[in-house]
Amino acid sequence: MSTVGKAISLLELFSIDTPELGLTDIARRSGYDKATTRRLLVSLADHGFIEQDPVARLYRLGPGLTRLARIREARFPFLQTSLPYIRELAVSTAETVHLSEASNGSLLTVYVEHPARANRVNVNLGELLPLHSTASGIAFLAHARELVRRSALAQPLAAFTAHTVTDPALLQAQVEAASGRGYSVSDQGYEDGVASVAAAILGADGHAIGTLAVAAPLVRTDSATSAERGEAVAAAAREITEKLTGERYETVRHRSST
Amino acid sequence: MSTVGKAISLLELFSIDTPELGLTDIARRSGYDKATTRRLLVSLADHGFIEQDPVARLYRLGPGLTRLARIREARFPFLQTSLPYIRELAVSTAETVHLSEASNGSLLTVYVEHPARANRVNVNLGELLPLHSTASGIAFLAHARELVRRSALAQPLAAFTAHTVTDPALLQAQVEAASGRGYSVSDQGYEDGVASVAAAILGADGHAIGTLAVAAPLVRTDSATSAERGEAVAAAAREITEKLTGERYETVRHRSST
DNA sequence: AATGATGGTTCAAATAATGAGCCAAAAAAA
DNA sequence: TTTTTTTGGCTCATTATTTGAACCATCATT
Repeated sequence: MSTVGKAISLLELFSIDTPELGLTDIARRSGYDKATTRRLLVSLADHGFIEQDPVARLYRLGPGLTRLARIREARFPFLQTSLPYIRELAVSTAETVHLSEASNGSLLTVYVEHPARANRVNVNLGELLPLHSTASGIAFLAHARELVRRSALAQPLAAFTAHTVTDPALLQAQVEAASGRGYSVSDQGYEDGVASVAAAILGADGHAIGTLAVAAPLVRTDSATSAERGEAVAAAAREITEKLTGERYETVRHRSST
Repeated sequence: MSTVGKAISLLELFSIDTPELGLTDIARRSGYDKATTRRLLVSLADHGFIEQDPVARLYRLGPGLTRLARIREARFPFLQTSLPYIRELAVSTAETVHLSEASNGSLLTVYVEHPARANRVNVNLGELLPLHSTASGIAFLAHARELVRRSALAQPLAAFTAHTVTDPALLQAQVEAASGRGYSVSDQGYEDGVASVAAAILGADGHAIGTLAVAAPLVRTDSATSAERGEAVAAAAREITEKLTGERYETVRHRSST
């Protein structure tokens, strides 16, 4: 792997649950030598991507990331635009709502809102979602670039639960259904006992740039509530798309075929 | 420079004004070879730090940054906590308000709010502020770790304008004045015609982790307005500190001496 | 058709990264 | 207290990665 890749992989060891780590810990988790790890950390710290607690000597993600993220958001206000809709959905459905962004062939969870109830679906910020077994993934494929969709369907489809769709033809059907309906549905495709719906948010060229999803425990889901959530998610995704592109949803959507 | 440093320096070429760049452009601005530049970009893109517009082939900052920034913010909600206070200050002062964060011995501008008027002070997101010649820098030094303050005072003090304080003893006096008053004042120390006030935001250990500043054109500033802005900025910084640490400001503040 | 951009690629030479082993200091254990 | 273990940090000969001149393909302009 490139040195740059190694350095970045160190950053990816940090998460909501482990926001601070010691040198030895980082070295062990990354698999790199302690000296190498430290050198990489120092390089990252030089640019504010990592900072070290001066007293505990633990490392954590640095402010340089916040700065660059804001520059990106200024050009591409994906999260900012979506936030109010996520909040509204979280209130109206009282279930977990999460926003994902396409990032080199995967879906990256950029934001999550959990309901204040004991039995809920937990989605971790920063989690990578498989394209074939989540509502988000299917919604994304329904509006992905032809090439992306093909390669996703051609790959071996890992079974996460007994309900995961592993037959490419079935998956294709689900993707088409999502395309027609405006939202996708996943019944325990990724985790047992979880039912999700999702809709794609489109970029100016008509292809999906991310997805908005509602995930609920199966016990609170039947076909009526699922459809209700689906419609709500689809409506929100449509509005976000319009805000981002400044054009009517149908106009944007039909651009993907040209 | 380390390869990692080179890669990150590519990211730093992007700004609010130039959010998208072509390969040749990036190579020219960074000074690296085109092949090298591309290899670095690909490494960065592999981790979502850079993404390439599939049609225009321009590069821009990627969603991976947003994700990591959110992980940091979850642990360290500096920006999020400060935002409402910045907004309020922007309204009440009708001048430029900016928030900076300490990042390896420098102050990094993380957020800026500009007033909607023609004659205003422009501060760029992502800008690095010198410690000795800006209100932010002085406020920071007033609450910095002893070692940091010493080394800042020991360094040669560059003169940005005719008004920049370059005498260490005078600077020391300004820092002490800021410490006593609760906010710092800079009269054209960094740019001609600009008067600023700033206050430090403290971390749990009582040392400054960032600063909040109001910058205004000299023509709209006299000692009364300056004091008014100073008090406002100091009050906001105090409240942000309390929100972040969950303790009374005085308690936090006195911890820095132990 | 020629020109001058652009993005992207190759491979021997040059350079930077690597990691075993060392040190000092701080915790943890005796 | 003293001893042991663990931690962060550092060095330098070996090794693997990075580098960049030269190259190609494509597109827009002349």
